[in-house]
Amino acid sequence: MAPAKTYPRIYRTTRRIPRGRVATYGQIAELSGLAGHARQVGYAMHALDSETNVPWHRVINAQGRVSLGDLAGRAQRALLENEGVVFDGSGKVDLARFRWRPRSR
DNA sequence: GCCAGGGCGCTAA
DNA sequence: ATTAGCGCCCTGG
Repeated sequence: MAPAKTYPRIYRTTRRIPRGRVATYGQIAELSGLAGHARQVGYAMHALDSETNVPWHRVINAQGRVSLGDLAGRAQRALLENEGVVFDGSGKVDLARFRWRPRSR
């Protein structure tokens, strides 16, 4: 069957995330018209290559935590901190403050 | 903080 | 065709 058109939508939505802001997988899914299928978003991120223009590091899970392991996790964290996003002692982001809010501004 | 279970779409074997 | 696994999310103990 024809390939899914899911990834392009996800990438498009992800690119809209402003610098210094983060979004959750579920949020991206919803904005991409894939409400409830957050898993696809995570999978799409993994499918990206190094030349991508998609800010995958701005996408984190619903707990405000980076879903990756140690290595990639701290790399992502470093990228976000470089943009002004703050992590607490547990390596979590305060979503109430840094979560991207589209259309509500 | 941890683990278990169900649900959704896609990929690899 | 089927199975299993995933950068998930939610609920519950």
